[in-house]
Amino acid sequence: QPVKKRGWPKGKKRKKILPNGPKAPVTGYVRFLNERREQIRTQHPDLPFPEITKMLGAEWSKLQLSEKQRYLDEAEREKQQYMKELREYQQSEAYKMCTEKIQEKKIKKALPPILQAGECSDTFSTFDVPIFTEEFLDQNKAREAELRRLRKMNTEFEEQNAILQKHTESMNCAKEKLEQELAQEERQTLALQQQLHVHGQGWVGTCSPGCHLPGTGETPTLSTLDFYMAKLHSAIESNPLQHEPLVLRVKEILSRIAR
DNA sequence: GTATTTGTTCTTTCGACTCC
DNA sequence: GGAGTCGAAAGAACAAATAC
Repeated sequence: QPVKKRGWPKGKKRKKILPNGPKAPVTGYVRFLNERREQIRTQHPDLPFPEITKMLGAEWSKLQLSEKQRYLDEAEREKQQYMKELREYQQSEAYKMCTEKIQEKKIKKALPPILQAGECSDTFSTFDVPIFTEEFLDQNKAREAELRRLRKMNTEFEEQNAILQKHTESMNCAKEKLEQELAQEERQTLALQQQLHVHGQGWVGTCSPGCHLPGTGETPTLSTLDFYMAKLHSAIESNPLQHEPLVLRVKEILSRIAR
């Protein structure tokens, strides 16, 4: 039959039952340790802490009761003072709230599992946690951590937003510039078209009746003239060297018309 | 990414405390 | 009441968290 394990379960942390209450006094042995440790440390500055404690443990066990009594008496005095402070603390609001909380936990623990399920969230809102209790402080820590996380996220979003705004502004500038260039190009094209039209009319006007375009035999009009000039241009482009005399002749005629 | 702060571990001993 | 664990002390070393 397995032996039932007794005592404090290993790994389990003991919770402080009285948060913000008076600090418990040290024992007579710890008082002795603290006092003698200083002396040992002065004599042997290089001695490690565990070694000193070992020495003092042995020293304490060999100490006469009369010698120990001094430390035990001081510890007892401190204990009495602690008990007095504790009684005062037990009259305070913080202590009352704390004990209420403990009582609530005991009641919840005593309830059957079916009633324990789904507790808290509805009956014990996060805003109902008594102030200065351990739960209250834990909750505050969690909220602060969440706040820090949200602030960090907000900063990152603001940085991203600033970068995107700069990018948008730059894109808008480029768009405006392109629109301006396009408008200028359109104006130039229109001016060239008008100029071409004027020249075309001039050439048609200079042709005497019965005059025909070379190669096609067509009567020169604005549309036949356009077609003829395009054909002439492609012919020259196909072999500029061969048609060089022709180019010179065309230039001469154009300059004559322009005058 | 670096600097700073905070928390944990380690060591020893005995007394206090908690659980069964 | 016995058995087992915590807490107290110091401070270096290390890890983790946080701030900038």
